[in-house]
Amino acid sequence: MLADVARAAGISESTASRALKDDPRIGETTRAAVRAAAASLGYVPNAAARSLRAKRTQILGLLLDDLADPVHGQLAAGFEEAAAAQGYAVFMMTGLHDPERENRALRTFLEHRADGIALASCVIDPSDVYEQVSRLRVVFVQPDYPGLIDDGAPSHGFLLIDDAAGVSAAVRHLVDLGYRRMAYVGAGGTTSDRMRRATATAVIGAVSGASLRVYDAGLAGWRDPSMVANALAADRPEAVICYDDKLALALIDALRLTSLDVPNDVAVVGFDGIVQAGRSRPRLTTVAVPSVELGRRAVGMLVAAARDGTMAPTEVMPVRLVLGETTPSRSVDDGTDGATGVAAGATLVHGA
Amino acid sequence: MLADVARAAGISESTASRALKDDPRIGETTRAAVRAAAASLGYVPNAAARSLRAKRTQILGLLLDDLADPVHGQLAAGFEEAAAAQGYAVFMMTGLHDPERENRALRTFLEHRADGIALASCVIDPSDVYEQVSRLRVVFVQPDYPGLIDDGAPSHGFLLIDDAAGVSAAVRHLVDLGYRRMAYVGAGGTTSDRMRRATATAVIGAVSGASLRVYDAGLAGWRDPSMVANALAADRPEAVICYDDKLALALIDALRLTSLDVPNDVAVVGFDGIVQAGRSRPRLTTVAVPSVELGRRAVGMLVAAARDGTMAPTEVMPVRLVLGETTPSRSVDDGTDGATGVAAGATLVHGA
DNA sequence: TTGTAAGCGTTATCAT
DNA sequence: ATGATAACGCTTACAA
Repeated sequence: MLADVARAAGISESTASRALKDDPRIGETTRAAVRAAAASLGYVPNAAARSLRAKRTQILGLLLDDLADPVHGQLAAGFEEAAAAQGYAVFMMTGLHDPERENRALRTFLEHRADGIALASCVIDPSDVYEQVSRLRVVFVQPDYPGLIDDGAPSHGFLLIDDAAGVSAAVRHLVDLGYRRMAYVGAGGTTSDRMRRATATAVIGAVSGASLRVYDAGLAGWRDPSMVANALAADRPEAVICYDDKLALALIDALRLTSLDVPNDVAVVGFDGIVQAGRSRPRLTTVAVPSVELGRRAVGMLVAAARDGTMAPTEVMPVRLVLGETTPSRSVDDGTDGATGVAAGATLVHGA
Repeated sequence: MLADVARAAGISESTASRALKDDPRIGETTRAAVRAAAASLGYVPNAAARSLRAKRTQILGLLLDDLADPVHGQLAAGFEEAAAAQGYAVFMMTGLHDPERENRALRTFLEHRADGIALASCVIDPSDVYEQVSRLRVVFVQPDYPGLIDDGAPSHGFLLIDDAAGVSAAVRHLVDLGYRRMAYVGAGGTTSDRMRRATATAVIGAVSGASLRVYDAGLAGWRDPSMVANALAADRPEAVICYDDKLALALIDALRLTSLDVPNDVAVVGFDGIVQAGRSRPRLTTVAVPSVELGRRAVGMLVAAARDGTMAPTEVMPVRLVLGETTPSRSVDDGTDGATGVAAGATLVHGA
């Protein structure tokens, strides 16, 4: 402890404390002596004691759905990296879409007085959270919160993915390529799922002669995509828009046992841009989300809020449509192809 | 803070403290009053203050290579789950194989007085770590530490994967299927890599007529496996044992651009058993590692050590050979097939 | 430039 | 059954 260091250096605790944090009013000699003493004693400051006094912990809390999920792993990596770079340690907890677990995690963060808390894909209600934590200390990252659809996003403290632009770009791209009879395969009806589905419906509804049939792999179906694959094989849509890449890849795999060949009989697009999508055969066309950057930005918002005393405004992260091999140009050209263009808000990228 | 709760309940701080932690000598009436006061005031205990007194933080530290990596993600998920179940919060930091980052992480854990620290795939020397932390508080999970090969594993505080049994099982399986001219593709010469390579060499060396050629995708090659793929296409081995699944899948993908077809011209086996291996086409034969369980066990060892005052003995986690479609039986049977059997220590599993 | 002393929010040890 | 008080290790006015 500090007292030992001070004693060894033959000075008072306060001087030792100051010397170790490079307070300008400490003499070089003293400073060197303190440093030497600290080093030889193997002194390691006690963060708990420090923060008890300082009222700042240099701790951030990150709540994720599941660390084993590729998207969340990326988010976590970006978050940790940015936090470490700013001198923050990170508590990471998983919520698994379980409100109880999420609340326990939140509670843990609060007990440890985290300077900032990021809640990714959480299912708990933001207003419940705001009752327990200052708005300056929380950021919601792509939360599963119905209010986003009904009332739109709050003006501050939210970090979102541009679901609409992403799906819109994907659908328009398919339309440009000549696809008309489409399907959307959802995954359980989360807010994001509903948003993407609604966008697909809307965009396709505006194209004459185009149709969209909606499926839901649901929570149960997620484990067994073959049921959806069979349904698709029966309905034979020309293109399938999947809720995310995981679902898309599982579906492509399941479709191998059916009469539908990807991409010759049916095109497929995913969402997220997970690494796997760029390595699968055929390469998956997908809407890439900057997951790592999302994590970094969350840290940025929290740190800025702590510094400035104002929570940063809500941000919508841009996505980019990455063209793979699952969406070839339709061989049978119907003549209406053309410059539909990519939806505003999403970039178009060729290759993975 | 507690003082407010005490005041609201009309009793002393000590009583309030006791009431909240269900001290048996507090009356029901008082307890109820305190609870009510705490709830209405939204009291959240301060972990820093608590641990300052208690000398226990209920914090564990986990150092990983990279959160975005599937294997580490699984490990992290298992670790977090087990920790949360035991009431511990987890600091997670990434080392990225950089000794400096690893030391910074360690330092952070120490400053926060983590009750236990798990170092996964770290490159820093265990003896350096033991100089800073009590052996009771650290567990090394599959560290990249040469001493493991030279001197064997320390008797306590290590959690290892059975590299030898895994590779041995894989190679014997290939031999049983009739493969003789084999290749091992390493990835940069980590301890684990060297261990697997040495095992492959040894096992194959004991089979008459069998040979092993060693390649190293290295750190640079990892990003561009096509170079290795081309080399393999030139040498045309019958089977390739890859350091891990990531490499195996990348290699299989790269091989598509060569004259070698997987699995008809060349068999491939991986290591780790990542989710992706069970979803690829063809399904990858791999040595599955219980990554989630590894994380859980690390917590188990740390918590037990804190409880018992003795670090648990080193454990070697069993692996299982999972048969996919990348290792079909050799069409040209050389007659020496037979009951080589699977190496002791590894289980054989059919299907993914 | 350095030292003194109070206090951060809890808990544990004594008393009562 | 409950209360007063010291202590945990550090920071920071305020003095000197």
